[in-house]
Amino acid sequence: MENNTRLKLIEVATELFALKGFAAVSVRELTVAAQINVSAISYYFNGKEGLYEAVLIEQLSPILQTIGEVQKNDSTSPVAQLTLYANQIAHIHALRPLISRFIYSEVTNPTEYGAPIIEKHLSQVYQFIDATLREGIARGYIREDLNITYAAVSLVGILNFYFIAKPFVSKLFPLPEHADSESEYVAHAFRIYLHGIMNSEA
Amino acid sequence: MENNTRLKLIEVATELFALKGFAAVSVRELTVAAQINVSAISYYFNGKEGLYEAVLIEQLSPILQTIGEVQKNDSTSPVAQLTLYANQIAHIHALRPLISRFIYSEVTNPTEYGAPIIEKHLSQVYQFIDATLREGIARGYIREDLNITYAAVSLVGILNFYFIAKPFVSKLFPLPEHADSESEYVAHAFRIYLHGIMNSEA
DNA sequence: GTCTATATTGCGATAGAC
DNA sequence: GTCTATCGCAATATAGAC
Repeated sequence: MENNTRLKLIEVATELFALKGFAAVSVRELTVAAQINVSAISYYFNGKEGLYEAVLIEQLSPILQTIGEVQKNDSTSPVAQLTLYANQIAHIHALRPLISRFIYSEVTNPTEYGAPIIEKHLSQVYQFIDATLREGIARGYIREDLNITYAAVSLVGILNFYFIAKPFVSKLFPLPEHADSESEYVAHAFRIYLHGIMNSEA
Repeated sequence: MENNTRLKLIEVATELFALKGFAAVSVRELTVAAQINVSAISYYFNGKEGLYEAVLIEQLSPILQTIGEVQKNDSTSPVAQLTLYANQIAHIHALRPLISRFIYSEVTNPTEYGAPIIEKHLSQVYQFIDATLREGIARGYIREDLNITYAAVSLVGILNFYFIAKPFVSKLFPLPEHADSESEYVAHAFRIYLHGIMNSEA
């Protein structure tokens, strides 16, 4: 296995960076956890920053893919597209359980290498939601008095907040721990949101 | 002015810790920005950690106060109480524009001194929302098929996410910059949420 | 591709003068 | 209460042997 070291390093770094943040993790800590040599970080990633960048890119990769898939279905109604998007959110968090750690960490305390990566990905998300809400209003499904930007932020907030709050809230309340609590939450939250923005109800 | 140094240190530390996170800020950086001497941090706060703790306590102070005030109005309806809470959220963010930075930063990457402070404050918030939602269901205002924990997380998420996303989203979309955009957002988001959880509508 | 050994820099904290 | 000077340590990075 030639690039085993590289993979092990990515794996360990993903967990440690997610848990403690970039600045709080030392290269020694990483190499001890990965049971490899210090110099491997420079050898494979050209330093700690390069390793972090690689982790971040790998973590965020499902986002653009997902938005692309949802946008292919632009023949369906805006409401169906938003529903599809919500389902994909649950899917992303199941695929990358630590993704929200990285995103929020970068949004609150941006690093110079992380900021452009995050920006590239999240702008795609906002543009999709913005356009879909506009179309929903134009077609009469969604209330006209919505401020689109606020409504877009509301949607991202209500769908994603759970995943950041989860380890914290589960200390206070016993949270459902079964396999698909992610999609259960997302379905629940999206129902509240959709109910809240729709013009009328069937 | 005897404790001017202390105040200046709190002020500068609040901004730098909010912007870069605890681990990424050095004591030298703080003392240069505050135009004071390195040793003042140990003298006043017994080190960098003590300074961070002091900043955190001061930042979070409006939370418990707010929850206390809202709970005094327990004679009004649960819906009115939730509305009051939403208004207080806007108020808190206006008072402490950086509070969400500290909270999210501690939730994603907890420090050993910050974690107990955050936990103490946020558990109060969740307990209040949980109890109020329960009462709203019992009195028939709110849909019975809500999962209370999910609905509580949804409320916190939809109300607060904006304040973390704001500096980021405003790069993508021009956000309203007028004096009271905080309460405008909160009112907007809360309307979506309330609309989404209510049993019927007047 | 992996190792040891080390260079270099910056960190947080404090002793002791004023 | 504020300063300078410095201690001791841990950080990242890399040169060079294997």
